[in-house]
Amino acid sequence: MDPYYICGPTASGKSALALEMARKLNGEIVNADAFQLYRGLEIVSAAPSEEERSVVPHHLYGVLEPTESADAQLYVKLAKPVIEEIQSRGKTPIITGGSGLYLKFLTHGAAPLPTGDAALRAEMDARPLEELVAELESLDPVEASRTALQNRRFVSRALEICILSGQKASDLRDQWESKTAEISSQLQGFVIQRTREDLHARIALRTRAMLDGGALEEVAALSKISNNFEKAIGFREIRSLLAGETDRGTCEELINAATRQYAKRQETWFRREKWLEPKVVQDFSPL
RNA sequence: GGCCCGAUAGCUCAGUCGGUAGAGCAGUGGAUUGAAAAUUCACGUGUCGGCGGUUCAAAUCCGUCUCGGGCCA
Repeated sequence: MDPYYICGPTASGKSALALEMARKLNGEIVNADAFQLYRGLEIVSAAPSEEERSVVPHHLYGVLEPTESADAQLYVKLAKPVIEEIQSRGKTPIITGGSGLYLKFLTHGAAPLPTGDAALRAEMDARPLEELVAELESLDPVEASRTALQNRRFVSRALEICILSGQKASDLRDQWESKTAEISSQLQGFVIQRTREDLHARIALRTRAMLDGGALEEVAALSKISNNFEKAIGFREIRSLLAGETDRGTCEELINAATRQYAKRQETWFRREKWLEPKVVQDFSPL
């Protein structure tokens, strides 16, 4: 059976819908969330509960050690065999998650680009942005002209591709662009849509439940063994709560705000994936 | 009861010598092919607490009232 995709912003109810679809389509669930891949971050990343996992087989949850680092390429490498294995048993893979880039790689494939290099990145991070921009402009003016030059990440990545491959990033990326045209029409899936009011209410409920449900202990334990989760929403705020730098109320509101902003970015991303069928939900229901 | 300080965007606040107001945060929209829960761009009209007064002109000066906070009784 062809895979079925369930996307949507954080706290929109993807897990619940995935379970429903799994039952309907005789399926098994495959994670497409960057942080739910990690072991030990279950509470902060709002991974599916034990009960949910016992109903239907769930794959790719908690499969990475906290010290490992993931990227879109690695995700595809992990997901492809799992999906094929599910299909080989005559079941439908239900791919569920909110990491737009990871999903994009899975559905549309990767451009033939070199993998990121930690040492090179560290070196570039130490240089002024203007210098990186100037170097990119001289190595690959075409790529420079279509890159947001204020965005350090994007500039470094484009430069990294040129340096590592010895070719122009623009040429390599164009190769992928040309292959992507027909793929979308063969994909199927939902993107969950809720009103902002509804979504914000659900986010607030979830944050509260997270803080009451062991998130502090989780962050305390994790911060001893890895500094991989600085960018995880909730992690940094809770760590500063544990350090006594903020109070519980402020921590909760900071997590809510960061989560709302993330949800908005996800909506922007999925809006562009025209192949996703909108699934309008409005229930204010608890998680 | 008396005196002092405050009241400006959803929130925290700035606003020089009077020339009808602007930052941060929040919010909204966008970008986004190996860091993506990341990174990044754009968007600022609001009875300047109310009512009077002075002035060509008041958020700004004067009077008064209301609501906070503080000090003295």
